Amino acid sequence: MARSQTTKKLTRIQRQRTDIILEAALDVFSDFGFRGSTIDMIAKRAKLSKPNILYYFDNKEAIHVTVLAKLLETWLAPLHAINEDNDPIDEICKYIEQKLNMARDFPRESKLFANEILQGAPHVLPELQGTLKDLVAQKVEILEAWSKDGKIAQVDPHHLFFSIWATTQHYADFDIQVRSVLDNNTKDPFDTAGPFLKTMFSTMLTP
Amino acid sequence: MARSQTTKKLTRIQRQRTDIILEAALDVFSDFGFRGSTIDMIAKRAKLSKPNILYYFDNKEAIHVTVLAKLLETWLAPLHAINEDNDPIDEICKYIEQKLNMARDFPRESKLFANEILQGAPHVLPELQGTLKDLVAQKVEILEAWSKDGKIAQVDPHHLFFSIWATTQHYADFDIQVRSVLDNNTKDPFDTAGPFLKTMFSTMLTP
DNA sequence: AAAAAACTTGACCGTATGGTCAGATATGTA
DNA sequence: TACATATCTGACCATACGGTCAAGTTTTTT
Repeated sequence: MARSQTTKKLTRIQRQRTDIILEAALDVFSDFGFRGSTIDMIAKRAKLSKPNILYYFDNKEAIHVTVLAKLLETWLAPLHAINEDNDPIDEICKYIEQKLNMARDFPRESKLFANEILQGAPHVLPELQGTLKDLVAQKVEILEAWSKDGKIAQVDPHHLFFSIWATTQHYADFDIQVRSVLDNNTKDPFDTAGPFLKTMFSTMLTP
Repeated sequence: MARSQTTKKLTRIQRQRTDIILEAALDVFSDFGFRGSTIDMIAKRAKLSKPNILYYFDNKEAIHVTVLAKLLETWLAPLHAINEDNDPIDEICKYIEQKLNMARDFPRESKLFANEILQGAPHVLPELQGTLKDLVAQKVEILEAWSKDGKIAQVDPHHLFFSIWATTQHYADFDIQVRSVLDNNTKDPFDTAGPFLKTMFSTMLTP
């Protein structure tokens, strides 16, 4: 009696298996997308039988939704951390660094998220229009305050966020393209991307 | 006798139908990805029967490959256009504008390409490592020459290209996220993105 | 006009996949 | 220990999908 659990109390095994399944699912979904992934693939990776997977999750979509929900939390954490009271340029640079580190350390999450958005965000649209929009609005206010106080140059705060997201996530999502274009003997792109991006955004934002 | 055509001469009908099929395929593939698309979907959109589609293309993958090949040409055109002899900042701004226009006017192409890269570029990896890499190398030389002559600031040319690609394509690929975050009553994001991006890159590149 | 070639399709096949189920096994509990 | 509950699985089902084929229709060629 685990499937479509309504009670809150989880057994030890439930917690273990659920974690294993979600980890395997993240692997598979980020590699093949939702439609390209099969429950059997997830089962194999999780070293569980297919019916066993379906004992813990109602269906394939339920797994996907759960993976996405978990991912979104992680994904928004750096944005939350932007603090009005610190030095503006430092805060933005810190944010860029954190986003870039996430692209490096959690490429599966980045790719899965990109995939979801590309398909029109069928599972997370409400989150985008709610949580994300509100959070961004809040941080946009901070940027506008900094702008008004002359602490940073006047730039469109929304587009600033879009650019930071785009440039940092690019190194995870388009990794294969980045590495194809670069010489094989050049350094890890992530190492040189950090200074480049920080320079770019600092230069633009310095009043 | 159209399937896996080896001769060059195409009949009127072959050209017509092939175009219709590729157009429908672009629609479908860009919406659902390769695995998420079915030949029936393409057939329906093209208003042809499934066997008829397979009369013109050997299989589903052949359609996909053809769509991608066509797309790549269009995709690289603006990069080709960068000219060493014009004003550097103007050239970069022109390139940004062209890439942004493509994101606006050919979002299906942008999304399909993004999808392909996300999945590890299974069908265009040789193109990336050949055509694209060579073309970029050539344009990188131009940037380095400009840099050396003091016409633009010293920045890593590869990362500059990555950033331009990332920021411009973002407005096509992540369109749903961009629009979710913005207020509904704000202007079309594409209109404000152009000036923002040109400012950002000009500021960084001005010596 | 007639033959040849190109084009089109309904019906069909094999496989992959999401999901079910009855029953077996392990785990916890009195 | 015995009972209950949770966990697990082989076998199975229905559907969707990629692809084939024989037979039909249309277009082009002679």
